[in-house]
Amino acid sequence: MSAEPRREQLLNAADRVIQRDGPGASMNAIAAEAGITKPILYRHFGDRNGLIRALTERHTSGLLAAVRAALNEPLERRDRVEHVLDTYLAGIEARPQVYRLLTHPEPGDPTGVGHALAPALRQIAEEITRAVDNQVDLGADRELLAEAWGRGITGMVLAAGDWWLESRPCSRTRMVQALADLLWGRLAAAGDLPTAVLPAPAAEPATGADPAV
Amino acid sequence: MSAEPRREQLLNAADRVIQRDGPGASMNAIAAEAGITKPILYRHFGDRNGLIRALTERHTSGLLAAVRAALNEPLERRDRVEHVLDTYLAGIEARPQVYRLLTHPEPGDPTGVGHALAPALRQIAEEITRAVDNQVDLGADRELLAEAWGRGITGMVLAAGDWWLESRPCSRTRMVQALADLLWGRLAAAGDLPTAVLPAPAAEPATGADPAV
DNA sequence: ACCGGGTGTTACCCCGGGTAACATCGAGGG
DNA sequence: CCCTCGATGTTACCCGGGGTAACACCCGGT
Repeated sequence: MSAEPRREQLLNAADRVIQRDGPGASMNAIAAEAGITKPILYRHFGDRNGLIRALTERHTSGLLAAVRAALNEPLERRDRVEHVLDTYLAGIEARPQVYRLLTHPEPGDPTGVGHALAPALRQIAEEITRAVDNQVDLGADRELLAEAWGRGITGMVLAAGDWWLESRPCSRTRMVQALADLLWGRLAAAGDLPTAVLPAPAAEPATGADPAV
Repeated sequence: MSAEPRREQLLNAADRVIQRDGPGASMNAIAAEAGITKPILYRHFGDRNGLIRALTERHTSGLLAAVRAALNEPLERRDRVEHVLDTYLAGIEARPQVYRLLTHPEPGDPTGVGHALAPALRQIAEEITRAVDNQVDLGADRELLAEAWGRGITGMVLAAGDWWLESRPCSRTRMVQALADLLWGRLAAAGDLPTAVLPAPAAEPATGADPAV
């Protein structure tokens, strides 16, 4: 066995361990699971990030392809949006490990900015940007809006999907509707509630007077 | 100096180091900056998470209060939304350190689910949920929608704000407009583009036929 | 029979979080 | 005046994880 098949079975082992121990699994543990020792892992993947990257790629390529396909489905726009949302949620629902890798790729040394979206999610954001840019007539601000929305929608679905996966408050279908409704301006269309703005929620006393932060 | 003032100056030191070295700063470095050694830090904060939590709290309480106040401003709904968005973006723009702590609190051992939003952001999400629930008439699905939207909007602003902060594609005002437009259903209202759906983006060959992932 | 290269090993380095055990200093009581 | 006690600080260490150097082994080719 030269290179490729070996790599595969190492990735399989890593997969098992990460599924068991979470994304913080140690290289020692992975090597042990594979029945070998650390240096071999390092020979194959360079460093830990290399391993994680390979794993991520393997797992997310399917999801990414599915989302991309959904974005190009010949449907009414609302239906297409729902289809994309459903595709994503179905993907993370079916394989929580994928989800883990998607959202917790490398707890390394990020400077803190530009890392809110993990690499895999950034690819999804780019797909959405491209789709919006190609399919929707947004006038002069086209580019800016498409990029901002691509990121924004991805982040929205990430956070909402994370919550949904954690606490399962409703069926997938309803969740898709809830998010599509948000994207569809239902926040703008809904009426005011009569008991609108109460004086204060009685929390800390008068901290609200500091808009400088 | 009994406890409180000491704590304060330790936090100040930690602040300086994290501002300089990023959120991955070591306890050794922080202790050195404070002119003392590790065990003292541990006596005061228990463990690293304790320190980070204290720091986070100190920094985010202002932002959180500001967002909360903005959510209760007596304005038209669209104006209120813009005001909240602007408040958040202004906050992270003014103090990048706050932003770092906000989004990179503890690269610890999370199991991977339920951690897409850092604690501080979860508080913001709860504020939004409460505000939506109190102010908007959403019918029977009220609770579900408010919660899903709270998380979703927070994630959206996180991801979009992260991108904006990183690459500064436009003024803050325009960014606020772009996000408010998204929330306002402009995606639904815009027209189709003539050259809508091309056959295929000519990437990998025919991976789109696998909807199982 | 010998050599070279891929596969594997042991044993180590460095660094970071966390802690045990000792030093020191100031305040209060005999 | 000295002695003890508790707080504050220190040194020196443990543990575990990423990463690597150096050596052992096995096997096909000449």
